[in-house]
Amino acid sequence: MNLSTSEENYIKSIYHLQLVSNIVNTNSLAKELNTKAASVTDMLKKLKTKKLIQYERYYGFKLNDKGIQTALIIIRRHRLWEVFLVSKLGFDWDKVHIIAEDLEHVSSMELIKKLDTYLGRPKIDPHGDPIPDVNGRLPVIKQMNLFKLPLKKTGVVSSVGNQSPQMLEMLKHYGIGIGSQIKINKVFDFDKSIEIKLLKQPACIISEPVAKNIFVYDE
Amino acid sequence: MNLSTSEENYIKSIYHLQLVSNIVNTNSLAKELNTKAASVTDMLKKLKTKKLIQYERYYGFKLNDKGIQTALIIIRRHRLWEVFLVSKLGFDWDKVHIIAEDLEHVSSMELIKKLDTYLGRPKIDPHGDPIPDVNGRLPVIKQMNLFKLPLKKTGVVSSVGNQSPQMLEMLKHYGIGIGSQIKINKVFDFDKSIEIKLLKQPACIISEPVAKNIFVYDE
DNA sequence: TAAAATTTTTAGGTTTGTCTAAATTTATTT
DNA sequence: AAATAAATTTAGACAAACCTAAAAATTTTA
Repeated sequence: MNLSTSEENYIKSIYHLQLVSNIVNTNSLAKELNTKAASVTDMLKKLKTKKLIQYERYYGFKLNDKGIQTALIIIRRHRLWEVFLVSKLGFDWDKVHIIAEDLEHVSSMELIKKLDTYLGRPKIDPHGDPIPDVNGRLPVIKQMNLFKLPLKKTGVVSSVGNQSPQMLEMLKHYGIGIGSQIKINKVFDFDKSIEIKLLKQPACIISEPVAKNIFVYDE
Repeated sequence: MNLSTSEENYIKSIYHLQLVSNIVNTNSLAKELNTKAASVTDMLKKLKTKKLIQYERYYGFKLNDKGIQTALIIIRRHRLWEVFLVSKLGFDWDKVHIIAEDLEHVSSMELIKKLDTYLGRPKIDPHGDPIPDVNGRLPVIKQMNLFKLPLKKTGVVSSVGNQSPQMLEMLKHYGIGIGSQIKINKVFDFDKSIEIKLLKQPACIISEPVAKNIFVYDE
């Protein structure tokens, strides 16, 4: 099916929202897309006639199987381009999202297939998010919240939950990136802030909201 | 200035047409863009208010300096992506134009700068066309029509004039590509067809219209 | 040079995706 | 269970980019 850039953006946003809330409502999608509720309603009608979503007036909506499949293809394109931008062009990982937002809408199958091969069939993007395969299957990546990592045990940072520029800028400041080896020295019960230690860096303290968004492999 | 994909396509097409004819007319642009004359007129008004073209009703139009500069930036993006698709992703040179048509509208300056560096600051694209530099300057490439190549002298194919899929498909069939070493064995006066010889290939005959579109370096 | 043919523009309409403002429906209070 | 509040949808407009059909300007031809 041939989708417009706008339709693709709606599908992608619905996908992300329904990962959290199962059923999605108009206002939250409007907020996510920086648009108005009325515009969302218009698009929902269109996506329904294209059989990409389940939608009941005044109740809510979510992607059906075809919609999920479509979302995963778009996400695959996005994340492959992010890998390209970081690993080949040398972008910082906090700069690539906006550019990948444009590149992801170039829909040549052949292009994405060859890009994937060229990049060595990567399984995760520079933020640690899994890249769906050609068939839209997500690789399962076992990871845990940084809080669950036992004291003094080294973990490897695998992804970050919040990927706002603000968050990514801060992680860069701390020297935390995907693949960083990280250890918890101490948890301060007062505010749940934690002291962490990274290789070749002095220990530092991060707040609970930050720590909550860091995920690690256990090893 | 922020331009839409459509505006960029118009500017690019006007650029190509005015290389040949100095002043461009509505119908030829409509044909080039597979659209209707009325649509062209609409867009011309817009491009005029944006001060990218000189335009007089019923007379004709062409890009002004600002328009030419803009066109060269778009062409730079297009040709850099073509280099990427062929030299990094392994596409055949006759397959990349359509994909580059999409990629060229992704307008991040930083992206194109880094892509250029990554590709090694190429001066020509896979069709042998020169790539404008960051400032929109075209490298001068001295080449001549295959017909001007003296008999039995070896030349190097540097570009092709007609880049339709039909032409490119045929060149691929003959084994003619950018960089091919080529020699004229004989010119048949009857129809101006010529017998050519490429390295490691048997001699073959190409028609005048084909030969006219092949350009070579003298060496 | 007047008529015919061509080119170009205007007038008015369509689609996509957006908006505001008003009307509905659903949810929450009191 | 009304009344109020919030969320959602509809109605009607708008801009961009396109279209067809008709009008206007230019060019060609007889």
